[in-house]
Amino acid sequence: MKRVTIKDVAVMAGVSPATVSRVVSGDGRASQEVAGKVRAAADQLGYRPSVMARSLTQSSTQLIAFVMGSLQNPFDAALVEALSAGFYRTGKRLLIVPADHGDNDSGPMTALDYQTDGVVVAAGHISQSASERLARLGIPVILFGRMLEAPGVDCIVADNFEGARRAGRLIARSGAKRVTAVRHAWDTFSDDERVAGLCSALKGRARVEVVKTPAGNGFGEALMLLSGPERPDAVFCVNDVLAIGVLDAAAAVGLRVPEDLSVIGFDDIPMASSPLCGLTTLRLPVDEVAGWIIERLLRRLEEPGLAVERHRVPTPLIVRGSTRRVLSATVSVHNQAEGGGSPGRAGK
Amino acid sequence: MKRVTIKDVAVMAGVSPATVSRVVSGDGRASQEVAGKVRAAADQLGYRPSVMARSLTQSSTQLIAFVMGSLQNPFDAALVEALSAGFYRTGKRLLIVPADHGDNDSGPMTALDYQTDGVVVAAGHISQSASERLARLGIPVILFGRMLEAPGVDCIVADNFEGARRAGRLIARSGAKRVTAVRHAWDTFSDDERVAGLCSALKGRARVEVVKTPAGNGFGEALMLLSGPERPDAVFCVNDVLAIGVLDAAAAVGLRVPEDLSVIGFDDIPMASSPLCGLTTLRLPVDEVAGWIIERLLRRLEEPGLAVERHRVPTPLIVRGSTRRVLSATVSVHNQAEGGGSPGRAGK
DNA sequence: ACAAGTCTTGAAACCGTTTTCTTGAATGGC
DNA sequence: GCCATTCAAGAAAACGGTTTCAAGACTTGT
Repeated sequence: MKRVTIKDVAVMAGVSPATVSRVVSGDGRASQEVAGKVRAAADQLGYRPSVMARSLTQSSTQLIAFVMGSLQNPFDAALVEALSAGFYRTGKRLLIVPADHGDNDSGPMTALDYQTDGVVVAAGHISQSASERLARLGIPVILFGRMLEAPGVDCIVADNFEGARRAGRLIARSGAKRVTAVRHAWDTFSDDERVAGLCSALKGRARVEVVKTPAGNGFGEALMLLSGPERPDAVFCVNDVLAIGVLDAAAAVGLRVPEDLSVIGFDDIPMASSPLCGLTTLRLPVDEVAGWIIERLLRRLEEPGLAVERHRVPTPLIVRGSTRRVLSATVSVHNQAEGGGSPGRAGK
Repeated sequence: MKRVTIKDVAVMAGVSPATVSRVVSGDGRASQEVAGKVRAAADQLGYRPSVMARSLTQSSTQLIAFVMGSLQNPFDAALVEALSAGFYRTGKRLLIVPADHGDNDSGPMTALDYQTDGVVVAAGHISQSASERLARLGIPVILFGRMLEAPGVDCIVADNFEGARRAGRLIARSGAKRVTAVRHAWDTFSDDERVAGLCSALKGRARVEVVKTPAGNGFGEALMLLSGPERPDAVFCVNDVLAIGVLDAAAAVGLRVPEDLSVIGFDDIPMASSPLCGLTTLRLPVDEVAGWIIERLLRRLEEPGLAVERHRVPTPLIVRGSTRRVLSATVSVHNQAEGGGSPGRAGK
């Protein structure tokens, strides 16, 4: 079945294609009478303008490329959802581009193929040169999760260092002496900052060791870690998924949380606040992140010359049952629902 | 900065645009010498063909629209990831379309605006008429999670009824007498089938009550449910997220699982297998689902006239610690009818 | 009533690419 | 050596819109 084109509508309404275009796009002016006829014809034929064809003469495709890694982490999934919904409201659509695992920039370059209005890149899935090239071509690039010093490239990153430092101070006050930081096995901008923040707070107060885990929730590594002879009495994880893995492992080896072991995560995914976890964590507000990205991208589309902005999102410390109570007026306590904070069941 | 077009390359290489097109698309034949010059020019200029322009003359945009609801449920997030990665491998990109909450079909119709090669719709986010219209226009439509009797529309749905029936039989064997089924507050094809399957297995063996929960993990509702005077001794949830909510609530009110309460979910998300949850559930294999969708869509693009296929994905019962041990023979995955007769498929 | 201005509309050019049609050159058979 | 083939490459039309330009119809001021 043939596609309904502007010409079909024009013929039916007895006007020229140009007029149909004017009526449909709502831009140019047309007489009431003609507009009515055109709209009637368009409706009856079920006409829908082709974004593809339109994008040839106009600059905009209303497409935003989103370059992403895995969606295993609920935070990333929530970000996709928030971005997609937010952009949808402004008539834009999200084009999902899985980051290529090679370090080539074939992922981000999809933006060129599709003449995307903008590009949002999660984590570090773009090279400096690629982001600069896109920006130079007038395609706004917004990076999330990594600071990059590139002209025309806006960045938004969690306040990793400060957040982790607050976590470190809480751990220090809880009296822990052997602290482990769990991070990903691969290089990550955020992990670096978070571990650095933790160490900064713990310097001279506790011994901190760093372990790396491959993809997954790190349960196996956590098990090894907690069953060793020199097990830590506090664990800081670079995200909640890993922290829940540690919680799991603790339950599996019969450690009580927080009496024997304190656990702190990062992100505050929904699961973290469930009573079963009661995970103390640093909240990275996904709606705020998505909102900033959307707003920033739209602004830059209006004013291409805008000075770059590099935004740090504050990450409040959310104290729950996975860390020991400490006397301090500075930390807010959330979710007092859980009694001891330790899980009521130990596995199967 | 101006976009690099085929014309620029043509001028630089000293050939006509037509020749560049032939060389770049690799399709038509060109002499070694000319091809070399063209490729060199294209490389130097950083030329990338415009998919938009190409899609005007060719039919394909290499775009697949994915209409989805929320990504709160890890299963859906995993599906997006698997689809996006799978399609990417075949050179296609996923266009994310959040389903509109009104019952209008503005979401699916994005496929028309962008001349999408195909549409994948999660859950029920499309009307019968809209899917038929797309199919009639030659745009393959694949539905996941809902059976729809529409010409040209392929469907893939979990074997909800049989899966839930196996769960019901397990519950019956465990000796539970007061069973609660937890489902979503809104109408869902899958929920209907799952609850029906459960009831079918429990008929005459236990009293089953159905409760509905709004969006979220249903923790609040579960709390109410479990603290009442007539609390159930087994709960079946239409997905793992809700089941984990019940586990949480059980821990909060001090019920032991599975001694005091059996809990069964659906999907087998990663969290379900964590020792902390140890959730008995029905596995809906996301990779298999994504694989089927991708394969089916690609096949239909090659052979538009293909007869529709409506696929049921088997959902093996995964027994973990949230249900009491029963004799293993009774939970065989491939079991035939055993007592109770098998009613026809329950539709909506 | 006439000049000047405004409004509506159609014709045609254009966006970047593919594809058909043509042309011209090279090849091959005899 | 000549005619029939093959083949490479350019010209031009097409795809489905938008936009500029020009023309005609209508209003308005004097």
